[in-house]
Amino acid sequence: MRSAPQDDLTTKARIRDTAIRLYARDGFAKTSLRAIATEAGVSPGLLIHHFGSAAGLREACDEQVLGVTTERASSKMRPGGLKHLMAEFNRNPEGYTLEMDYLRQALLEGTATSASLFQHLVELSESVIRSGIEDGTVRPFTDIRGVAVLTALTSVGSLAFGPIAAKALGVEGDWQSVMQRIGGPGLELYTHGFYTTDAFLTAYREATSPDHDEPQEA
Amino acid sequence: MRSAPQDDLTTKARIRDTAIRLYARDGFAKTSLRAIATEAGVSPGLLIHHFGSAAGLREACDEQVLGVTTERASSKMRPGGLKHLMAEFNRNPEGYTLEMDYLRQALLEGTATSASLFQHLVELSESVIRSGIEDGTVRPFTDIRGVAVLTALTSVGSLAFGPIAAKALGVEGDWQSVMQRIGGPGLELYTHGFYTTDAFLTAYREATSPDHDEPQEA
DNA sequence: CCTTCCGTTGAACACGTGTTTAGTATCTTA
DNA sequence: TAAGATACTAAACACGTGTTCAACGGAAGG
Repeated sequence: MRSAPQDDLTTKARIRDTAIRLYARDGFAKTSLRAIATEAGVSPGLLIHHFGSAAGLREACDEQVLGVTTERASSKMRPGGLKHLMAEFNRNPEGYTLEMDYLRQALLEGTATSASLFQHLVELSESVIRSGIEDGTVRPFTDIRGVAVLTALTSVGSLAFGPIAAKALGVEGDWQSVMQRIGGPGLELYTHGFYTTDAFLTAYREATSPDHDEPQEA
Repeated sequence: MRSAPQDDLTTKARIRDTAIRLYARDGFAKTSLRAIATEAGVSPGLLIHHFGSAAGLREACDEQVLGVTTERASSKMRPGGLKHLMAEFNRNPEGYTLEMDYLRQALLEGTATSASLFQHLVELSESVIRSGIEDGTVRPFTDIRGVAVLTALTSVGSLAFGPIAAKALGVEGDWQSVMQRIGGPGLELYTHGFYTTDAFLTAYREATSPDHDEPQEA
């Protein structure tokens, strides 16, 4: 047996990396083994020999991308929470495009991987909200889980449909520019709200619990 | 030539409707002509005979779904704006699931259709925001287009990833239940905001325009 | 040196896809 | 009623896919 770390420059790793690149660029359904093999400069049979099957290759790519992403995220998260991560992302967005595009395609595909990914994002949002409520920077929402899911939906929506939104904004096709353009309005919305009145909210609350009148604040 | 309206009960229309159903349920890539033909009880060649090709069938389905959806939306929108539409949707969500699921798949597929769909949604959001600002119910945002794109992203995100979000919420798999669960938190967020302080917003504004200090309010 | 393993290739196979073609029944119309 | 168009089917075709298999080369090890 050879030592594991120096294995990462072999042909097998090169195949995996080209597969990740093509998957991230064109999606999983539209990327064939032959396309990957041609791009990597090897024969189609070699992919099967190294990864067993197309599903095995896909699994290896998932593991790689999720591995480096969660490792990066957790290492960057430890000191200063989410802000350091976002700051680092804003500093060099290009360093994360490959993994982000891959996750985007996985999300759009809608398999079990994307479900667990979303689940993790919701848990992360919920913990951020709870700690924010504790130190008083976040409003004490009645349905914390619901808010967490809503923010997670906004996040994955921006990731998944960033390229489409870019056209609507007139910026370049990258979703990074969309994120930067959306940041300001999002913060404004999250600070001051959208409506100027609470008429809609009270109307909604009255409509949803019509039988017994309950006080507005818990 | 026969009159157009009575054509809608022929085998051709039945094929189109089953295609829409299967496309909405399983997505476009995973739905073959043979599956549609079997489900409709006809031979595969008949689909080609009626629609010319698989792309032609897809086109007919797009036209049908977009047609009835925009017609419904505009007819329901005329009297009372968005609220009547949402109220009607809340009254019977099942009546819209087929078209919504179809649009969801089209969105996830990421073709030109979904781009124009998103574009329309952004325009709609922007007009709603502008009229809201005019009558004073919506905050006068500095970047209206950005807020419109953000809300549109939240909408399509909820539509596209509703089934996944349902699992995270523990409700049934339908995205309608997610919508109903998200409505309350969303309204709360849009009324009172997310943060209790404007510290993050001011910090962001100072960080994005570092060279010259500008007043906080325009 | 010989053998044995491992990475690698090229050709082939089985399968599912969209599409074509020939042929048959059914319906319309003069 | 006769003729012609139309609806429809069954079988086949061409193509792209994932996968298998026999073979070849070179490196490792006894």
